Amino acid sequence: MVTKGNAFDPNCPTRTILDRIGDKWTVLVVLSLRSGPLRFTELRDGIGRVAPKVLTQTLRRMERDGLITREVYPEIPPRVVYTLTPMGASLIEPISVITDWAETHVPAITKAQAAYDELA
Amino acid sequence: MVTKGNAFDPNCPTRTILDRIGDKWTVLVVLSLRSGPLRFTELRDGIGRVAPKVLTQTLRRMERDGLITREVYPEIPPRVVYTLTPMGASLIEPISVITDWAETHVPAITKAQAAYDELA
DNA sequence: CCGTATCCACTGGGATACTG
DNA sequence: CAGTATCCCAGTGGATACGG
Repeated sequence: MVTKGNAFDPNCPTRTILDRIGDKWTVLVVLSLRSGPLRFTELRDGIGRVAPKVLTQTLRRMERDGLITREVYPEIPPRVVYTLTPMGASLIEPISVITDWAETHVPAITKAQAAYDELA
Repeated sequence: MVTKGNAFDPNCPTRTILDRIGDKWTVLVVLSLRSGPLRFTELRDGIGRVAPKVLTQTLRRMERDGLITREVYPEIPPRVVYTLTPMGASLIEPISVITDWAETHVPAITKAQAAYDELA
């Protein structure tokens, strides 16, 4: 374990990753693709209420980051398939750690919130 | 491994946690407090450029979630000390997983971005 | 089918000044 | 010292309509 980078530096790339993980749609895309490639509409329908613009933004950014690949089949009608890259798939693990933590502590958090609000 | 909750539900509490972890200031507060309690100004100075309003918002929310405690000593001048709760401290682990992942993959991501931008 | 093009509304960070 | 009170502003998500 070296110097641990510096998450306090706004320009630290680690910060960018944190933002990605915290991004609602990015996480949902990763989870959606973990069981196999999907098309745009399939992602859209699976994720739920998401504007196409926003989904496209998310997918483009993830593609740029190397988390997913985007394959276009110039058929009619067109077909576009999104697939997790190995790096993208490796995100499932950290995400699981977070969700596990969340599920474990949600009751305590809910309770803490209730207690806090009680004093208001 | 049970039903895994449902991160796709916007009302799922897990989503809230994800947002917290993705929150820039929340993460920095946790990391700042990991070596011991700090006062408001100490946090402020350690974190860097953060508006007092924003820091207060963050701290209040974390207190409400049960991640930190806020102790006020009615002295003159006043003294307020923030401390990680056990639950707050338990966040360090998941955060480390993320930052480790980030540090590991940052080079690949940077490279992917460069390659992507190359085609523009 | 897979997006792009617009437009809107609003959240929420940031800077600054001020108070108990 | 530890915030609160304002004001500002940009970015971003969302809805809708349309194009290749």
